[in-house]
Amino acid sequence: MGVKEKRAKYKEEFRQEILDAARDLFINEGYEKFSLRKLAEKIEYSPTTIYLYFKDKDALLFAICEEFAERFFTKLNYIRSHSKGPLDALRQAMLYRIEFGLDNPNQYRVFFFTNPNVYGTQEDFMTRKSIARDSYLVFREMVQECIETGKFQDLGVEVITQALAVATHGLIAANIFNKSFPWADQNVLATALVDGLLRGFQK
Amino acid sequence: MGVKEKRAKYKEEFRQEILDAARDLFINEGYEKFSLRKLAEKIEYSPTTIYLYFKDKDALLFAICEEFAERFFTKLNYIRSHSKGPLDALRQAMLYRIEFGLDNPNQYRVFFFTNPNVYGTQEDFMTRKSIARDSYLVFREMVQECIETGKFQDLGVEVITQALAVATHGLIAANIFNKSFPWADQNVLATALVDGLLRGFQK
DNA sequence: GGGTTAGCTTAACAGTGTTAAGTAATAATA
DNA sequence: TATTATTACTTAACACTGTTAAGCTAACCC
Repeated sequence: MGVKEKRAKYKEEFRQEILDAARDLFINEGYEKFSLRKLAEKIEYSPTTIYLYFKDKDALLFAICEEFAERFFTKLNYIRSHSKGPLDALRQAMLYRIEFGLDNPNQYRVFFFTNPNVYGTQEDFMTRKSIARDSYLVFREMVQECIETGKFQDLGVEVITQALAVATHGLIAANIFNKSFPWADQNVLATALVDGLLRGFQK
Repeated sequence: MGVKEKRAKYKEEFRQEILDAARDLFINEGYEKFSLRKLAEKIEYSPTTIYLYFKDKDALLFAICEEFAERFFTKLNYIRSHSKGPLDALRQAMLYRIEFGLDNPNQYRVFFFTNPNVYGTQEDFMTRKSIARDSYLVFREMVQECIETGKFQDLGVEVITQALAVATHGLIAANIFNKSFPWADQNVLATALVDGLLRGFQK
């Protein structure tokens, strides 16, 4: 192995090392308390070193979250192919989305509650490949399949998909930001919401 | 009027002056770009002066948002008393909530997307009087009235209320944080979501 | 007129993300 | 082998943020 390749390998390893430490810090400390300077201290390098491996703070957080998004995408596809028909698949997918959001609040927050968003401008999102986009597309296909069974109302794929998406989104949002509220049992609330919605959109 | 009362009056006026300037800056610049130092520059006083009128930044933001919450609460009650029955009232209330959130994204954000929350701990929220709590209680009463007509499923007031709340909440959240997404027309989406939900929770 | 106090400011602390310049070690080249 | 060039990292600094302690000045009270 040439010297250049060896260096590239070490560089990649170090990048991963930073990423591991960052994920650890991020998950344990939470979104607000995570800082590059704390991360630098943890890995025992100067803060500026991080910039040699990641463009900026956002890029680092994004890298952390992509790992989780990939896990989500994988299971989403698994659920899709292991279910009793389109409606059950959609239902499972929605419940899983909620579960994922509640289990990974910090990552979910980076993805969906940062402003300006990590995904760039209005048009970018649907054209540039990303796991977030792909997840949406898969989710939409699942809705489409339900529509094709003829059991859904004729509201358009996009509208139904987005209505289902924002509703589950809201449950997760509430759980992330409004813990100081006497919420009903999360499982009961989640199933009530999902089943209520699916019921409401059927003929 | 005594000197002391005069001073108290001026003090109150100045507080309102700061609040007006803060609201202006906050609405125009948005949540992230709002800072006490910019506010200080705007009102042509030193940053520390603000602390003589507001405990801290949160208290100031909270004061801004309470004004808006009061407007919301007033109209919520108006809608309740000017509607064709409980179900229509609930529907109008949900649509108004969405409209309000979309029209006042920055204030909505302070109320619902700050962490730790301005409302204090778990138990505090329902015991301490606040417009946010009162709004929730009125909303819940409206759901209760719908249940009493016998048209709703037997899922419990709390669960239905919260399911409706988080769903509309999610639509607003998406609009605040994910503008870079090709959303369907907001009116279409809002009515589809609200009507779908209400339909799904009925018998 | 002298002491008290209200109202405001200056200076500073402890943070944040980020950039420019500098240094030491290592590799490539003459 | 000696010199140059590159790599990897650090130090110092900038421009911000919220917040606190100490100090100053002018008005009020006795």
